[in-house]
Order: sequence, then structure tokens, then C-alpha cells
Amino acid sequence: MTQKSVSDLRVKILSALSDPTRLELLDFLSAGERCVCEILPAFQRSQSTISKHLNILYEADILERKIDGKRTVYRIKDPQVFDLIRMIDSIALKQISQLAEAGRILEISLNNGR
Amino acid sequence: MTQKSVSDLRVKILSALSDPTRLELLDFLSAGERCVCEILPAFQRSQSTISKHLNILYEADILERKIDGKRTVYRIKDPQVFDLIRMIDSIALKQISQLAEAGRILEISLNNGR
DNA sequence: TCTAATAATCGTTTTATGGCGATAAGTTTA
DNA sequence: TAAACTTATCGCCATAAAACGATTATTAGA
Repeated sequence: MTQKSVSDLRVKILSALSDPTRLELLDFLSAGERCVCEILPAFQRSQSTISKHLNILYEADILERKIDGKRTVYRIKDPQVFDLIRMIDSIALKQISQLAEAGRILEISLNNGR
Repeated sequence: MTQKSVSDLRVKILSALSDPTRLELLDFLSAGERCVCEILPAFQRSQSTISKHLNILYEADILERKIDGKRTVYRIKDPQVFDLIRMIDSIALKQISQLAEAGRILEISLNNGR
């Protein structure tokens, strides 16, 4: 039996999410389930690359899939991933505003020095 | 000027978090700021490896550091990362309980078949 | 001013990841 | 059943990431 710890799973989930193409895939699928043939035209990546990315998200239990005739349909398994992404964005936005603030202060001190 | 988008930053943050050693470092630092010389004995990794991991977390704006004499002290910059990790754990725990449930159902059907 | 302590950085090796085209495998349709 | 469609997988290459030991730079203390 392959024991799974929460630590292993969280690294697996975080790794699956730490790629721009995969984040775009999640965004794309947030509108609802889609077959691969609908996903492909929306991305400038080869079919094999997209298939691989989808499988990584599937293996991380973030997506589920069903086979429907000759197509495979993917959908978000647990919508809580979007809460997660929102929280990341909130942290990222804080970082950006800190940068902007630092820039403003720098600008002020440069102006004072003129 | 190096423009930073939220998308770039979130990939950077997620990448920084998707490593078991770095998650342990965050856990270790959750008790409060620590210098590298206190961190090292708690990890079975070389000094250069730990230094690199700390720097990755620093570059992702997850840690901040100050130099104090001959030591460098690291601390959590934004405690919201812990909300993030808690949310990951909640997703991971859901996955584990689904696995357990699937195992239970499998066991039942195996028993029925005996 | 030596010496020890501390931590970052360099150079190297090994492993993982992302990308692609080609191929295979399954399904539908003609 | 042959052809077309759809998607997963294989093999390969290039780049990135993780690990280590050795080196460097800085500071504290003898």
C-alpha cells in the first residue's frame, strides 16, 4: 500500500498549480467542463503538451475526467482550488502594492535630493 | 523597468511553496524569527542547500531577513501564507478521506464477492 | 591582527520539468 | 472494414531545479 501523507499531497497540489499554463487551464475550465478538443484551440501548445498538463492536474486530484465516446471531458473536481488561487492573488497584490509604495518613497527622496 | 504581473507573482509564490523542505522551513519559522545558525541544526541538509532554500522564499517575498552582526535572521513576512497552507491541507485532507471512502466501498464489494 | 564563526555564492553533478513530433489506441462514421 | 477523429503515451532534447562541497566575504572575539 502506498501511504499518502498530507505533506506529500500538499507538495503535489502546489507543484501542479505552479505552472502558468496549468493555471490558465483551470481558469478556462472554471466556466464548466470541456473536452480536450475544445481546450486545444484556446491554447498555443501542442496536443501532447496540453494532454500532459491536464494529466498532471488530474493526478493531483484537481481535475476529474470522463470518457464520452471518442472524447475526454475534463472538469474541476474541487472548486476550493479557486479560493486558493484567490488567496494567492491577494498575497501577490499586497506584494505589488508594497513595491509601488517603495517606489513612491524612492521617488520622493529623489525629488528631495534635486 | 521589470514589470511584474499578478500571474507572474502567483507562479513565483506557488513555486516557492512547492517543495517539502521549504514548507518545513515555513513551519519552523512559524514559531518566530530565527537566524540561519538556529535553522541549520533542525534540518538534515547542507548549509548551502538551506541557504538557497531560504533565498528562494526571500525572493518570493514570503520571508524577510535582517543582518544582525555576523548572523542573518529570517522571519515570515506575511502570515497569510499560513492561511494558504491551511487551505491546501483542507483540500488534501478531503482527497485522503475520499480515498479512504473509496477503499471502504472496494472492501465491501470484495466482501460481497467472497 | 589572527582566528573562529556565520552565511552567501560558485562550480559541478544529478534529477525533474516542459516542450515537441511521432506513434499508438480507442471510437465513430462512411 | 477503412478512414477520420480524438486523446494518451513514447522518445527525445533543452532548460531548470536540487543537492553537495569548496570558496569567499564579513563580523566578533581573543
